[in-house]
Amino acid sequence: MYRTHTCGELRLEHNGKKVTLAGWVQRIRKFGSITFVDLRDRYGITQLLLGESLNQQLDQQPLGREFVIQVSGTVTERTNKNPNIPTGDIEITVSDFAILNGAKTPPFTVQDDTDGGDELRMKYRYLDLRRNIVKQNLELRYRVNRSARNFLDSRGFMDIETPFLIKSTPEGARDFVVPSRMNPNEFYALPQSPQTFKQLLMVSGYDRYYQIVKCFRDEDLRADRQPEFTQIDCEMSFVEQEDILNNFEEMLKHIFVEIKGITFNEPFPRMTWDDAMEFYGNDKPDIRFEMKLVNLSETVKGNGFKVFDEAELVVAICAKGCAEYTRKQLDELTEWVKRPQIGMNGLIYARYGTDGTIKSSVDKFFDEGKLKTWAEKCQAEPGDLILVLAGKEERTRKAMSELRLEMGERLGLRDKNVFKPLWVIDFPLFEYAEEENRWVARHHPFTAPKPEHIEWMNDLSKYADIKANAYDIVLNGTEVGGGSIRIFQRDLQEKMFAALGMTPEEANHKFGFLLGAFEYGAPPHGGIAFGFDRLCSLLGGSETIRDFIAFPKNNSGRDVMMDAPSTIDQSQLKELNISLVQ
RNA sequence: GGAUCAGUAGUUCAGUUGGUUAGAAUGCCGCCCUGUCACGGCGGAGGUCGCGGGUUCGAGUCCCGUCUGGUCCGCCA
Repeated sequence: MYRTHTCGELRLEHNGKKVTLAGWVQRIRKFGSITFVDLRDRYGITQLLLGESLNQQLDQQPLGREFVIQVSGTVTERTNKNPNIPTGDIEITVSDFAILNGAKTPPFTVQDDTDGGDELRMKYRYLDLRRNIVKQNLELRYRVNRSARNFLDSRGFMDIETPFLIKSTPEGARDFVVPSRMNPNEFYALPQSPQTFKQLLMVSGYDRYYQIVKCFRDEDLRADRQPEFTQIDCEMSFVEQEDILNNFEEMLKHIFVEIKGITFNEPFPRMTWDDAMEFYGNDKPDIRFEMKLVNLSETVKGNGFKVFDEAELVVAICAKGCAEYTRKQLDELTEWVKRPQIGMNGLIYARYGTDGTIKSSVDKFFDEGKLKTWAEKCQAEPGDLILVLAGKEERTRKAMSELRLEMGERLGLRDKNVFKPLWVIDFPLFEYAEEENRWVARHHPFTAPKPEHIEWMNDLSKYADIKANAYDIVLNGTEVGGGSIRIFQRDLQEKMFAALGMTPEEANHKFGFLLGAFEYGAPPHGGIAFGFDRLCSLLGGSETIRDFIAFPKNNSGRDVMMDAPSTIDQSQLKELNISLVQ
């Protein structure tokens, strides 16, 4: 035994006890003939006191930061207590110490307020993980994991593993691909999700399945997107949409109580996709604040203002209490919407002064009476600021959605300690892909249309209107989960594949196993998958999921610690029957 | 594929209009210190200014290219 206790557990009640501890040297404070050492492990920090005789040993065997040492001694009440740490009432009066392993001076300080930048911390991630802050994030992740498992287990869900080496399917995201040595010139794909497997498990009668599982998508990354990420993947048989929403709403409530101590007494609000787009310009509205989008197209057209008259959409938001924004602030907002990522040509504003007068940047075209109708439409009151964007419908709506979020941010309306979940329901089944010149599945090709819309699948002109039994769970403007009721009949599934432009032969080649399974008694079923990393980052109050992953990849999909991906030997390539195009 | 920000001591950063020997803090090393806990005091070492090219009498500073990292758009559910 290297230790009798951890560095986090000794208290005053242990006073006088002989103990042995082992851990890392956090900090050394030397005072001539005595030395204090802070000893750290996963559980905490305990102060060591090395007296006069040991000090001489220190001269022979100097300690440094991050040395691994073992000490024996007596738990002693401190004369000067430190109220800032749990073990602050005691220290270990050391009688013996041994250096188990030395350490080079680390490239950054291993402490909460580290001096290390992101790049360095990622390269030395094993040192970064020693830091409290990072450790707390991983602990949170583990607790969320346990909480979800416990809930699902209590509801009779069964964890079943599904394979990672599967068949590549061109629908959806780009696949990561793995060559097969035993089957030259053929490739596996890593799963984008266990979607088809969990459906097959439903066919097999495992009517409540879950898995906390890695998924892989070879697309460009973001702060909240990694090439490999984790889902809480769930599927149920003999359920309707309502059953799934209720069950998993309860799961989230369970997690919130356990992890954050937050109780949601009311059901989560629900919003149709149509409403989300109209009032928030976005399929994942942040409903921590209102500031809804107001369509002014009909109100403002025909006043000789070209920008409005030629626009597909004129849309406004009302920023409460912002009438006093200075010209400089407004100019800055204008520059903000003109950034290439937003892509607007300009921003129109109207200040509704506290004295009741309205002044706009387009007074030339709109007198005060007309501006008053703007204000009415926007439910603006004296003291508010109306911001207006105009242009092509899709881009303008999107830009206004961004502007709304930006204004919410500036007004401090997006408190990360406030949690506002929202179900977005009734998603469209299809979406038109301009570049491919065809209809694609908005969710995925196994999503069932609403029963009353099934017959529209015979009418191309109705495709845009077909709604699906598909739903997303949105938390504070972030999509943390999504799912659907699935198709479980072969003929409807075939119809769906055909709608997506697949010939029967193609459909059979790609998904024959699923179509086949549907012929042997497939039950009605549906499910949902949660983005586990995102859920953890939201609960932990961070924007980046990397903080909640032990060994994450950077923006370019590289692991900078082990330096992956990398080239492989010619012999490996040969074995795989692969030659490189240089 | 595109936009944008950053790259200077081990680390985090400052560096004026292009001008003498590139600074600070922290870390590191040495000496002093018996109650610290971000200990303190004194002293010291430490630089390919990411890389390549250009403009100039002169470049950390300006220009072009390139690499690396962050954020975003496209992409992705």
